Amino acid sequence: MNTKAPRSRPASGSVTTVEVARAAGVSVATVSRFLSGANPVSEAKREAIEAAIAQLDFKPNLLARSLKRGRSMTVGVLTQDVNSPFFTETVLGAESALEGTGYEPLIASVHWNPKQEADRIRRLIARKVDGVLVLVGSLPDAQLLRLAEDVPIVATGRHLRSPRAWGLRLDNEQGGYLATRHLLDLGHRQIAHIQGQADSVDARDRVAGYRRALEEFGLPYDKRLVMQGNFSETGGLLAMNRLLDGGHSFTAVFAANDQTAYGARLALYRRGVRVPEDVSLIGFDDLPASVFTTPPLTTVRQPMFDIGRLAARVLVQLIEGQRPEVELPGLSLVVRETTGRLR
Amino acid sequence: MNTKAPRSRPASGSVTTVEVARAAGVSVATVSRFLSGANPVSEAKREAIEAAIAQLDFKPNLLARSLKRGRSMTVGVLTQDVNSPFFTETVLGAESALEGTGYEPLIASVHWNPKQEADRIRRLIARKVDGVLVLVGSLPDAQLLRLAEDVPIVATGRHLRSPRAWGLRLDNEQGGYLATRHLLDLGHRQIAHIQGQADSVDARDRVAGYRRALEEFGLPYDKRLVMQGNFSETGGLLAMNRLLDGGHSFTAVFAANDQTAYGARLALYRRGVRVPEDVSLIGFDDLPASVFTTPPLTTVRQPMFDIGRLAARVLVQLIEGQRPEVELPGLSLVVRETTGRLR
DNA sequence: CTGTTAGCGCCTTCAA
DNA sequence: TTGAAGGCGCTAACAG
Repeated sequence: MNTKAPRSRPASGSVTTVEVARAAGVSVATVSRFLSGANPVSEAKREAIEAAIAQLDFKPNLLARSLKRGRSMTVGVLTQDVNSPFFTETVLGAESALEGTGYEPLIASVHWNPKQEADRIRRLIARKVDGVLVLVGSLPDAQLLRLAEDVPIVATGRHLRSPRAWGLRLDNEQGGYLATRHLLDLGHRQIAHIQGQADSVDARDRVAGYRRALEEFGLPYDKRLVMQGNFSETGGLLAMNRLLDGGHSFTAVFAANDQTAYGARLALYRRGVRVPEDVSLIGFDDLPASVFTTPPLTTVRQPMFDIGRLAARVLVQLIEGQRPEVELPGLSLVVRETTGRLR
Repeated sequence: MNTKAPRSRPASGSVTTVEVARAAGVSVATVSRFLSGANPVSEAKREAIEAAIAQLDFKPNLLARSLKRGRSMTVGVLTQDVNSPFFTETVLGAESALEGTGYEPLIASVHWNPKQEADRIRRLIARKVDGVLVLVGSLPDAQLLRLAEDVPIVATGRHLRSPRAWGLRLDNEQGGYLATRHLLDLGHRQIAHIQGQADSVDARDRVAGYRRALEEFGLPYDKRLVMQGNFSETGGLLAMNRLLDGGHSFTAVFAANDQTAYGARLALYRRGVRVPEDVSLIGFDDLPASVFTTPPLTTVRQPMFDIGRLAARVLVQLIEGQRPEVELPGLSLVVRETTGRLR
């Protein structure tokens, strides 16, 4: 009822270039030239067209334009979990890098479901996105490479280097080393570890770094101090309980990520174990929330925003046929208040 | 280089229905019928087409289909901040409701920037999304209504009721009342409040609920116990510091949202004030993280996932020309461990 | 059941 | 500088 069409817009659908052309007394070609801005249009016609556009409230149909041009000026951003700061920071970075490039991000989220992921990427491609940014993703490299035949793909969290597909992966082993080394430097010698998802390369790399640091100090790898987690708070809580019940003493814990650390921290709180007085705790990721936990969490910072920026930049370069040049940012230790010197 | 086109795909671009038709020895119309599945196709031709599609690795161009059909089977989801669980929970809900409807969500995020928001919505419309879901948003109702002339819009966090635009708004006043009432029931009489963003209706409504509960107990509204926050952790931390420095005693604090409560909790921790032994603390939202704070946060639950589901359902109904029927979920108190009886 | 034929709205030669 | 004309890839009548 209150769909009062502004001015003389035809009730049917939306205004087209044909109507603008008619109203302005020019040909559609001229309208199109005006819109693209590339080719010259005489002053008089320009004004007439501008007036017609304003009067008819014309908005170009981007679908038609994309179909014709063969490119949509969009890129698909595939995230695993819109709900995890880890991913959303990356999305933010990607958005900021895309700003001003003319490419518009279209975000889609799947939930660690490889089938769904492949499906979504295919649909994005079918919608003619000019590129796809995959945040981590659960697809095997081979499949990603195959999808990249249709459209350039940049993926975070993996190594990949082909003309149409790039991977951006941080050195997780080094991160695990950094975390463990920090605890060692504080004097800790009984350092437990709560691992991430069993099948995750990140999880394995972080353990490897943990082991390297231990070895460096001539300490044995004691598997009774290594518990399986799954990168979630609940996993951290459960693992910490097992650690506490295991009867093998430890003075510090390296959690595979911040969320795991949050859960572990709660388990400790419930048992009345003080952090960092009784046990030191370090995470991995540096989620925004880690600044505000009590006490604020010491952790290894992953520059996800920067990764997102970088990934988007590389993607645009791939799309435009340039060879990307990439300098990967590093991981760094962020010392806050959950770790302390062993008394 | 390694773009080894699978099978005999023409190097130029992607495979079209015409090529499939030729390869299968049928007309394009038949291919189209096969694709839509609506009209019947003979067994023999079906098989031929299937073979051709597989052999050529044909994928329909959704852009062309949308252009022709006049609808894209997509809906735009506009979120303010991909980084806030408050929004992402809603996105998750919307996604789950869209599953199986045939509509695909295209997520776009703006950052509390009304101009950018209007712009993004317009671009979404130009891409011919069939509907738009605005999560909260910072646009005035009037402008949203104007945009709704082009496409059905559902918005959360506001009241709206027109044939093309619906708003879904929870009763924040009631939530504020619930929170405060809980503290009162525990025996607290000196209850501070850290407000949300000054210009936010939500913030005002929550304060109103706070006042109503106070009045109900014959307690005066003491503005010295009400501090300005901004819905962020930092805001909460700062406000709590001011409260602590103000010299007006209080035994409980109602924070305008969970993030504010996190900040406030840290401020308390820094001063050595115990929660809940010395001061009770209650939040608003029930973010996923609130389960794992130390101690776990008592709060008022906003069923954001449900809201997202509902909003998406309403949007689909609007798109399909049905009159939506809506039963808004309510807010509820979630008692955890940051509130305690006044000793 | 199937093929022919117009377009959807826009852009881009090609001539003028 | 401008207009006419032919598609981009797909679908939806309309005749068979």
